[in-house]
Amino acid sequence: MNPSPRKLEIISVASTLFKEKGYSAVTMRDIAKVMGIKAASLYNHIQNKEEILTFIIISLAEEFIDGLEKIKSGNNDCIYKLKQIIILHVDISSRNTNGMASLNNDWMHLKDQLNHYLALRMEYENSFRNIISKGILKNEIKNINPDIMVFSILSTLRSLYLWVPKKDDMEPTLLAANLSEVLLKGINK
Amino acid sequence: MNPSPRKLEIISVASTLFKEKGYSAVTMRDIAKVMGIKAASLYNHIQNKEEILTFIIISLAEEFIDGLEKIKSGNNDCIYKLKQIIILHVDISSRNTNGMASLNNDWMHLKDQLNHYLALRMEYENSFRNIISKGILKNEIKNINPDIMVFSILSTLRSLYLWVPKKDDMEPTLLAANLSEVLLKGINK
DNA sequence: AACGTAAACTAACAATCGTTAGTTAAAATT
DNA sequence: AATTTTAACTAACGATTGTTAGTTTACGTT
Repeated sequence: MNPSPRKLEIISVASTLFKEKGYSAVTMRDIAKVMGIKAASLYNHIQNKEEILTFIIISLAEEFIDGLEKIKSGNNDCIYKLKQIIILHVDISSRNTNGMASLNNDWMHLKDQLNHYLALRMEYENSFRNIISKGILKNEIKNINPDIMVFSILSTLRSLYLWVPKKDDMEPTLLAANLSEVLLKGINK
Repeated sequence: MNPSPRKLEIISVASTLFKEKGYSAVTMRDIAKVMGIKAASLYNHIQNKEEILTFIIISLAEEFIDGLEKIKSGNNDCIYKLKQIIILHVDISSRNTNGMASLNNDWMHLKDQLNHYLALRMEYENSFRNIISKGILKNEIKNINPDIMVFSILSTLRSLYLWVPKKDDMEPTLLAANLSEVLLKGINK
């Protein structure tokens, strides 16, 4: 069954607070206060605190997996695929600046779904690395340790949630274009 | 007065736990258990939980400020300064993989020293941006929005603490050299 | 008008939190 | 040898935590 509008409202409020203070520092009473209700009333809509975190993280992780799946399946060169990955991150991060904080910093507090999350993350990183490695073989990408390249690019993309809100005047497409230039070709003239 | 060895031991244990679960999720009893003593005994060495966090964060932040100050004062071109910044981050992050987690993720739980920390961070980012901007003027660096370049490079450098422990076989100097190549000149061949 | 449901409420639970007070035993200093 | 200091301990504190039980209120449906 789909989450009710009220449930989504709670999740949205929670993710805002989770971004500000982290999952552990946010109490059910904090969430309730912003909602304008009592903490006990939250339980008419959600099972427990963990369910909120799980929803935020897993739905985002699956959105990334689905996006990468489409990019992989395309018959394009590696540089083009990397540009599409950058667009994917800018897009998801711009629409979920709060939730991305939990995806990055609060995943270790998952319980039931922790292993599922870890599997999705490993799958994502492996696919990313495969694209880089293939690019090296096809002479599109420099022959440097692929792990370093994956780490470097992914670190920047994972931090977008912190940066996008400060630059909400900037078009996502322009941001993605500039990022592609910097990440793929560097800053040195 | 300098921190006693025992106090530094507590701070070291605490920073390990803070990296694993975040500051808020770590209890004084957690720290005590790893130390092999009772929670109340911790207070023979520290004032309170917050003092531990403050020490971890402020001493690291000041180490970065000091390092950047020396780099700025040198009479070198911008690209060289950026390479030195990369070395600075690799060095500090390699020696403090645990503390860097708190510097990145737990700073909002500071109280007395929160404003001090925020001032140091702003100072650091401004200096970083100035180096980039000067590089653009001197035609050493591409004429792209400097904020994007600062964000991109700094995001990667700030994530080093997560990545270095997984690659502890890799020489810091080699890591810094590879990172310089990727961050400054990109991955595209 | 009667009923059922959704969503709020009050009150309280056991568990855990950071921290303090007072005590004890060993080590260092006089 | 006597004394002080250090660093551990037990016990407990008031506050806060996530959560449950039972109740009330309003609203849509019969």
